[in-house]
Amino acid sequence: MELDERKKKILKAVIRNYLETGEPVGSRTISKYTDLNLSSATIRNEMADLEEMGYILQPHTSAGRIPSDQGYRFYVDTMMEEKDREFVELKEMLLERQDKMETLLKQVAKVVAQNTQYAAMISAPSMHRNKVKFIQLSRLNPEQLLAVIVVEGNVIKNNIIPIADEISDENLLKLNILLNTQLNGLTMEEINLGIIAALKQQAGVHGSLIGEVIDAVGDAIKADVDPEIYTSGTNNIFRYPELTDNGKASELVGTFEEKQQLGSLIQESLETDPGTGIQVYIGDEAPIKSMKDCSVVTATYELGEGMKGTIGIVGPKRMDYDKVIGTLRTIQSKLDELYKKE
Amino acid sequence: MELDERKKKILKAVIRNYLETGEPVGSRTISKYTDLNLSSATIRNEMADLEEMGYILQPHTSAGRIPSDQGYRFYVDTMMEEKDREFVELKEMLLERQDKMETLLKQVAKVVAQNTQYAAMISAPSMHRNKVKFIQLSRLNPEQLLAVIVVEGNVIKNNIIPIADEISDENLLKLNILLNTQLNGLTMEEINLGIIAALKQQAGVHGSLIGEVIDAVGDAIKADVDPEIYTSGTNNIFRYPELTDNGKASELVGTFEEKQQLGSLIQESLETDPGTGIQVYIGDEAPIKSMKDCSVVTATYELGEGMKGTIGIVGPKRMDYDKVIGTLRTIQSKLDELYKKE
DNA sequence: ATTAGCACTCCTTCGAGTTGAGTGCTAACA
DNA sequence: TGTTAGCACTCAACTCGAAGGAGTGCTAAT
Repeated sequence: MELDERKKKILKAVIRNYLETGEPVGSRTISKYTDLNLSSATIRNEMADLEEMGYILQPHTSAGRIPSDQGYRFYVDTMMEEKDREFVELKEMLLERQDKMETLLKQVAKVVAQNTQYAAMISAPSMHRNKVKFIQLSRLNPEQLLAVIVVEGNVIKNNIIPIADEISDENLLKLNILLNTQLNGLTMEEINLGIIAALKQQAGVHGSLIGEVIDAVGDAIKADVDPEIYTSGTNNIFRYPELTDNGKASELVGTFEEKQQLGSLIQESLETDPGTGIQVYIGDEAPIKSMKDCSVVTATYELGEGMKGTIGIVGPKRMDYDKVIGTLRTIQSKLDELYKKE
Repeated sequence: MELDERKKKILKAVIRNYLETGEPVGSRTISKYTDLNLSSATIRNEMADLEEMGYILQPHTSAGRIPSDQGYRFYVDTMMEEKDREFVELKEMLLERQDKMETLLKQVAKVVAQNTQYAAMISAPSMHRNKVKFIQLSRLNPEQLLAVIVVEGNVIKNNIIPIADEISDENLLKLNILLNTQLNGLTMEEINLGIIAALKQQAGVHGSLIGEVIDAVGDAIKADVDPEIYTSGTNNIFRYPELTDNGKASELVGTFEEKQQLGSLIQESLETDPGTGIQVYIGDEAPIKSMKDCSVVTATYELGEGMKGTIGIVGPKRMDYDKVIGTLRTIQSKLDELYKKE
């Protein structure tokens, strides 16, 4: 059986109504709510069909209907109408340029959480594709060197390197020149691929000491494989009883604190991005089991060449998809503008 | 009326029992639980006295007694017996030296939360008293300088400084020498006190440009006024219904996510540290209103000269104070050892 | 001073009864 | 043939009262 126009209208009405109220929707409500001018009895027949087809279901025999995961999926795929969101605060916040990436991300998460009333998370952009701009080794004291590496996007990495023997000014200078000529302009991804080993060979002479230092620089560059994740509005989940009943809240709060699990979700979202940059996971579709009663909407953002990160919104399945997606689109373009302005 | 020996014993028994079970304690239980060999009727008389004196209270007329805040306070102040805690994991974790302070702190928080089954937080040590060891300005490109500042304890701060006009190699070198000779060995606290202004005067010649740079370096040093706070085991609060009823969980989770509020608690704890390094806040005694049904135990730790931070444990009023304080003492000394080993 | 005994309180649990929203089905209607 | 009115039925949610039981306070005896 196919969904005819009328069934679609009814399904849409059921979902819309349920998103608003969170209560099972009865036939009488639909009969009045829509412009179909049908009696509740007719609606009941149609709803029975919709149930049979798997789009809606009844919590119990004498209750109204609520959307099934399949119903939500259909809604998100074919019936949604993005709401344009304008929020002034964000504009203002982003206009006063944040020098620290961290501060910026935290603020974005906060604004998103406040605007949507759901829980928000944001991952720092991964830097794998970013090029090394500047490397400098300095002597802190006879036993320690300080390595400073600046990467495109003005991200700075530091590493203190303990050294066994003292190093001469001359050698330090040589090493600086070597590192800069060899590594500048390469991406971290490329550097990971064995360039370090090649460099060590090339340095030859002072074997072990130089080797140590080069290794340490390599480590500093490679660090940050799993990017930082910031969250905000975790307590928004308490607005939705279906997420808080029966100890579910505990699991969710735990998931939000253990950034590691969120990382897998963000990874998944980056990998399967179909090009629109926005993805919706309904219930079990998300790879995190504690979110089986949630929907997750993720958006990939880009802060210039290769610096991709993900924003995620976690809420109940009956979240306001239209609004959430609108919000995320707005944020995406705002972050885009931000980079261009630099 | 004074607390005689017998009343103390009974009070202790009531509290101990309540800590274990979380249920109001009746006279019959006490009569069997203690070695006083008194009938329940006698206990009842004593308990009536204790209630009048404010140490215990009844949830309702025909229920047993539970400790009041005053009762807990008395227990903590005079009757507690610290339990020695040995946890192997921590030892192992700390033995493999963490190079990153952040990683270390996160792990400590996690271990504490897992061991106590309460929520844990830890603040990064404040660096106000730490001396500047090394300052370096480098030219990233014609419009940007990079300032790197290393502070005692091997904490590194960076700042990218945009400059209006190019700066000559010569001037950059002069500036480096100036900054190092003037600021090295001073604490950040001292630097805040107007040394920056004096420096600007002294530089004189190139007025505005140099001024800009010096200001930026000063900013970098002054940043981090409110130190980072890490939390773990927030979801442990769900183990205790008295913290989860009536939407209290939402508030608490919010507080734990908004690190800012926790900061005030940590501040308070640092300021009023009586010397033992450990403090207990029962109910309203903590300066955070969402914690009015909680007890908070804080411990000041020291990672060497002047680098003081705070660990906090948040749980229900009926927390196992003995165990918690034992745990914190152990952590304190472990962190202390750690520093000495460096 | 201590204790046994007893009446009393009040939370908790359970089941029965009531209510009301909503359904499915049938029969009538356009 | 699609739509609708009507009606019996279902079931969660709520209310109410009775029973149970833990624990108290008081009194009188030891």
